[in-house]
Amino acid sequence: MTRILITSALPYVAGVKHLGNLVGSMLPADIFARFCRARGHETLAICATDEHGAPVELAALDEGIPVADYSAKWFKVQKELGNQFGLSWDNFGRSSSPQNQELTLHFARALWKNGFLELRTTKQAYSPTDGRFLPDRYVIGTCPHCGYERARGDQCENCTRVLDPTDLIKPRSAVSGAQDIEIRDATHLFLKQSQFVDRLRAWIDSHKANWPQLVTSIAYKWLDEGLKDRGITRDLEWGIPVPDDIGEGKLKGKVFYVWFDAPIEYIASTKEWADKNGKGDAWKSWWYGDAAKDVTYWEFMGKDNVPFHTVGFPVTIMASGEPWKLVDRLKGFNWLNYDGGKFSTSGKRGIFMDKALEVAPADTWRYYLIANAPESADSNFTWEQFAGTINKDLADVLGNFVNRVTKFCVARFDGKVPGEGAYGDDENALIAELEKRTQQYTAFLEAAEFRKALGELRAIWVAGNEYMTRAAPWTHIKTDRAKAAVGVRMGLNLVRLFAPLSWPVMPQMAVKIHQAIAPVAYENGAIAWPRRPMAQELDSLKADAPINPPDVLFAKIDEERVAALKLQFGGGD
RNA sequence: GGCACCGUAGCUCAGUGGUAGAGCAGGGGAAUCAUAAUCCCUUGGUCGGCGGUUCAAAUCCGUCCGGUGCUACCA
Repeated sequence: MTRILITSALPYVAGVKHLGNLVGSMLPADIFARFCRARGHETLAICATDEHGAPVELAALDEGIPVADYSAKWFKVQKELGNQFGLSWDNFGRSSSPQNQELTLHFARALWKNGFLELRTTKQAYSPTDGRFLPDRYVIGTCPHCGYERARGDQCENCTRVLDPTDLIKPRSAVSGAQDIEIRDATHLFLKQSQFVDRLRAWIDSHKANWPQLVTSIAYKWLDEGLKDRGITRDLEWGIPVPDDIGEGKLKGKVFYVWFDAPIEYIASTKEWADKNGKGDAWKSWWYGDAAKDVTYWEFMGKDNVPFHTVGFPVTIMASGEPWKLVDRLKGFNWLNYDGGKFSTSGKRGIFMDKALEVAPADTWRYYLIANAPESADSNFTWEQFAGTINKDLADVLGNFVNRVTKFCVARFDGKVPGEGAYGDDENALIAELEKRTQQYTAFLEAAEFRKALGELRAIWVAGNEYMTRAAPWTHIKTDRAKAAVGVRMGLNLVRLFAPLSWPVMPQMAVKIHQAIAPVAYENGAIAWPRRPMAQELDSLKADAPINPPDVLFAKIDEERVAALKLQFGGGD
């Protein structure tokens, strides 16, 4: 049996994620996971909230609640929203879990023992008023180059020049505005990434053919520029504390850098899954040694995450000297833009997961987003495009097909699958076409080529409408009842076929569609992928079985509604 | 500043050396089972500009213009 391990980039815990976050990692990971389950593969889909780092700590400070409570609150929100979007994780964990604490320390100790960590002292901005070290970008001041007064310590947003906090005129804390910025010595652990350049390059070379160009291009860029050693500790409260046995006891009060512990949470979340379900060491068989040899590991992420998954995390694993699994297939995505500009969490620009569900059901978002996924380049969301896609593809092509077939069956064949007549040339031509298209669709999904896959899925629905036009049972019913029966029977079989093919993308709608024709028989929680020859798939309904025409499956979004949505969500500026 | 990616029909995008493609939108027709849905036909592009390599360039090279991202202490 093939085993498929799937992780999607961990959403940062602060706040509700926008649709750009969703389409770049969690949604494609889920569609791929559902597809794998439907085909009968043993599949494990893992995600979690990424909870550490300065932004969470500061956001909690801002709200005046303990950071642990803040994180717990948003973890719950994100998990709930994920469920509402039909994200079928086997486990949605937390990078602050005890399991991750334990594994992060395990890796850190292995790296320390193997001599790949070293202590270095760096100069860092410190604010006595805030009582904390400030990351470069949390120091703001006047840009020495252009005079912009709100330049950040890492870069001036106005003139785009790269800066150092010490370059700023009148530096102050972005947290409190305090001007007592000092430069203090800070001792941190550095991971000797530079020693892994050759191994990383060889490893990436070996995956070149399988990874999107976007991914290898980003990975090579980091290697070509000369990989620098990276600090993996921070002066923060919230995080995984560095123990005394690492760093000669010189790192008291420091925590591991969020990007050190976050990818390890992929493994830890798998352990959380095993612990919750009483599966003991089963988690290890997905990740470690010979037991995991038959596992194909897929990662899904936006392009901003690629360096950490092609360089940072692999170095951690290589440096551990232990046989942990490295990623096999890495699917990276570009950005989804909102009406020509960026989605922005801080700027509250765009559409967020909670608001999206007030506009349209999860399945319609899933379809639209993945059909227009930013695979080869950034892609652009507009309300017109969204409404057009929902109205045409889902309401007219798919939804209306289900309605026209089932209602005609009720009107003329008593709502039962008609058994008269035999398939002829039209039916055989359709069977041949769908055999080919289903194979294509399957191949695109196997390769995680989502835009192409969805184009094929749509073409399959269209083929159904084309067939109905040729079969025209509404004409034949007047003169040749058996001939009309053949058209209706094939139409009903088509509806039944559309259910499993649509299920990975639109799980709720697929169930409704399936139930219109027959009760759903789940296999491991999935609607099984078609496995028989198409001639059998399309002749599988028993004569006289009753059907249940559904109500309107997909509501249309009219022009007035589009105008209202544009007003409500802004954009187009 | 450096580097990377992108610029193809009104819109969203395929297409990486061999006579420009899809979906939507627009136009014409057919059908009337259905959420006025569907089906057929069709208009439309000097493939960002310029220069080069080649028998042949959207595709390779150079350069310029425009957009986006990264630039390692945001994640």
